[in-house]
Amino acid sequence: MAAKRSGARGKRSERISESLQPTQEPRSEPPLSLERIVATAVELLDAQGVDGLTMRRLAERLGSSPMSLYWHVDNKEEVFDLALDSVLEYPGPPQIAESRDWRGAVVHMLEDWRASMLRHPWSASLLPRRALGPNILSRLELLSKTLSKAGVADADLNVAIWSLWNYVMGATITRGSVDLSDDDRVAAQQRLTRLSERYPTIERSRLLLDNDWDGTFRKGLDFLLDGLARDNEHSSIPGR
Amino acid sequence: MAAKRSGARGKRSERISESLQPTQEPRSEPPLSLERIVATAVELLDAQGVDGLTMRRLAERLGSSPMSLYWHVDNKEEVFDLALDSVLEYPGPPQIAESRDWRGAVVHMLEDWRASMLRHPWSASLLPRRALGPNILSRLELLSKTLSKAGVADADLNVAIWSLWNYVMGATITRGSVDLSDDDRVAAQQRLTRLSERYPTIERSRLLLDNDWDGTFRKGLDFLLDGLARDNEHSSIPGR
DNA sequence: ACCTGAACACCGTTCAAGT
DNA sequence: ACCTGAACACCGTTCAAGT
Repeated sequence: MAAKRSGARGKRSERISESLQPTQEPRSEPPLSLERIVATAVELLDAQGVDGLTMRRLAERLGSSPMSLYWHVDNKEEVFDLALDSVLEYPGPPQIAESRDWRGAVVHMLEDWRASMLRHPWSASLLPRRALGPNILSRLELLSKTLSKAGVADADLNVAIWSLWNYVMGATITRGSVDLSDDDRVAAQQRLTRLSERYPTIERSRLLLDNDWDGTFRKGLDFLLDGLARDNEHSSIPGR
Repeated sequence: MAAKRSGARGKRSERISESLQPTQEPRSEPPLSLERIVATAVELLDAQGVDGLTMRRLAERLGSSPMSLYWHVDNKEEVFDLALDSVLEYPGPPQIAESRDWRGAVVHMLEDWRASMLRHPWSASLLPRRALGPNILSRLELLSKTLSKAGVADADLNVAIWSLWNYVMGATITRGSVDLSDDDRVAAQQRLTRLSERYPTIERSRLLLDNDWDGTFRKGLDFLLDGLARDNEHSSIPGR
């Protein structure tokens, strides 16, 4: 159902030779399949971004006619859905150690979540518009289970899950939209400096230049988990 | 620079009469201007969503040729940028009471932020791909100033701001993507129930049916603020 | 200074047809 | 069961031209 990670293999050099001799090498492509379509869509998205994914370009990359895709897939929307979910496959659920360190486990899960999306920057901008696929649901399930075992009361569970989810999504999306190239960022900060009467505080704190995203993510997550843990102490089983 | 809130006025009936007598009533349109373009773009986005905004349709609504727009605007991207920022205008900065209740002030700002975006659902899905406009920067500035006055040390300021921003963005975007129509949500939960061996925990907590988004947003925000306040107690001035 | 029509190089998708 | 080409109704944007 979900595409495996075959997408990354030798993309760079392939693209060069492609652009030099555009429509050559029919090299007996393997037959079309949903897996190949999704994997190639991810490749294309990685290379060209959201606007770069075109049914026609996708077909070309697959060595088939654009119309062939429509036998395997209802429409372009479905390609987006499948590509997004395929990128969010989670390798880790049936872990060995049911470590009693729930907080460490949660942090690990969420950092992996974020890392998966950052590996494919288009995924963050796509997610707001797409449905929740099976891999996303699996991650939510695992997160739920971990929190539940940690003693979070059922009544608080959904709030906890959505809070963490919101934070991860927001952090990932923000990084994609704020983390411009170095040049852009410097230009943005300079523009801010020019307008420093209007934005004195964020100019002074160099908000747009602060690019320790990983550290910031981790610290903010700790704040949130502090709040969660504290609430948990008050209202239910105090630990294990 | 930013469009005022003229967008909402009588849109519904306007659309009906439009679709009945498509290309009539030249009614001496006012001349094109950036303001009118942006306001009409917001109208169109509200009515038809992100994919509904087309340079050609926008021009039609404005009673002009598609090409006229390009005198006022570089390209479609710029229309998106301007429409997004115009929707995030913040009315409240020079408040009367410099209330010493920093936490209440922060909550109010963030709830308004979220509400502004929810009023225009396309804004959440647009933001990940767009630059930060002046109105967004104003909101960040005000948030910074409030936290700074509340005693957050300069070194912690950026982490605090990004944490809150991330949370608001994530919550807003999530609501847009998860909060389907009632029918869809029930269908999703049923699908989950059918697969309850695979997702037992989130099926049991009815994660996808829990639609008290406002309450959940507020509670999660409180967790985050608890964490921030606690950290603040430890590291710097303890209050005021 | 402001607006326009014709034209170009693209899109997603339907349909009727091929094997 | 799987794939295809021609065609339709759109796109954003360039360009040369109008007032």
